[in-house]
Amino acid sequence: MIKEIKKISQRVIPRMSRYYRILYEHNGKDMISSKELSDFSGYTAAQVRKDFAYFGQFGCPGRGYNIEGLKGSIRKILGLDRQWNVALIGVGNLGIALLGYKGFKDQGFEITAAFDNDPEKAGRMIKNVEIFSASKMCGVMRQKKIDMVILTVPRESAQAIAMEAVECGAKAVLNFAPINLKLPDAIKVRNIDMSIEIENLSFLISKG
Amino acid sequence: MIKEIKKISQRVIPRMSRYYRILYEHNGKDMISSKELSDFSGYTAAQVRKDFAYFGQFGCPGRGYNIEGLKGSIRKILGLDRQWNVALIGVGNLGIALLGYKGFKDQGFEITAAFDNDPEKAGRMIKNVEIFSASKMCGVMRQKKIDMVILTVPRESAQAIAMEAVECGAKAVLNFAPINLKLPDAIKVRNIDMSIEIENLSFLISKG
DNA sequence: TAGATTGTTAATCGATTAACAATC
DNA sequence: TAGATTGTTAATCGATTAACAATC
Repeated sequence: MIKEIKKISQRVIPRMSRYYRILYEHNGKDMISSKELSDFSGYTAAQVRKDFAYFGQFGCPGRGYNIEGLKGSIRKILGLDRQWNVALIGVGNLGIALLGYKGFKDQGFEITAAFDNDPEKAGRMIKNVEIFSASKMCGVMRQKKIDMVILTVPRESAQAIAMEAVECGAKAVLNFAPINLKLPDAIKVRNIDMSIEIENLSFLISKG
Repeated sequence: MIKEIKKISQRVIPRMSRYYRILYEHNGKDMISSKELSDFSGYTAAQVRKDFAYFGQFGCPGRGYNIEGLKGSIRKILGLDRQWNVALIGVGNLGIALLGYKGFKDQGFEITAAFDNDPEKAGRMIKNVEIFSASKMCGVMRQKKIDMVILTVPRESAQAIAMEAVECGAKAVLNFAPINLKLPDAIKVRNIDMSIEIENLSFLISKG
């Protein structure tokens, strides 16, 4: 039922995640229409249908989409039908907060190791995650079969550490450092830059 | 020198923030070319020049852009030439980490109050920020002339609390709750949804 | 001057929206 | 059946890239 992928706009994936969340808020209901998904998501109904159409036919003309079925389909599409082993690198304020972030764990992203170059931190457990010395990175990452890393280190060290993580087997990086990482093409990167977002707000409100 | 704004693509502002950061990494140098900015940012040189052209003429043919001058211009464009008073709502793990986040303070975003509906927290100082009971929100926000709020509350309460913050004078919301907030048109909103970003990575690596 | 690089226009590319036949 | 709503095609809209005259 899930069509093999033609050319997917890079922007549909975040929307799929959004729809998936909305479906979870409708447990118990049977069907949902693109119009309803539009109301909850803020995207147009045409966009909703187009987005789903990239992956297959999930709806029923005249009736809408079966919520349980669609949830399952999106779960498969996004790769949420399995556990992902995640390591967090950089156990500072933000890193610690993310160690306990429910939004990751709930969707199968399990942080099974964390690294910091402060020897004080190595050996401790924080939010139930063991902290290792950065020097142990490769061994631990391979042993724990880490798929992806969350990078919460200072900007200055981000590039070198990201590269090291890749050499230790990471296939994707969720990067919180405000820098454009240069990594091999096969490595997937998403950036979260909180300053950029807040600066967008100051731009918007200061131009009136 | 800063042109009054025709129709700015919504995507140029985050790029302007990015350029601004890069300029800061080149203190001491005199000029920088769109080609160099391209190398550091990952955007094309044509894109760099086009982005700047939305706001005016900042460069010098044959020589590039004066770093100090450009820095100042972007600072004005983004509204970073003043202090912004920010309140944080929802003093959980993530909220506490953001109270101490340097990336905000360094650019003039000063978190001058935080709110939580846990009465245990009210009255405490965390990372040098006073925590108030959520019931005091309007009084404190008006007294401290809060411009924008950072919203780190659970999804279920986000909509109601965001609306309350707007009624208390907030003109912009940096929203970490995984929900599409419905607020008056004049209110600016940016969403940071960390689960969406990590799900994007699992999509990318699971389709190979 | 020759070489470098801007600012801008035109061409291309990609994403969103509108419209509607098909179908439940 | 009549009403609702999908999936898809075509039309529109917007953003990026290429190209180059202007200029330092």
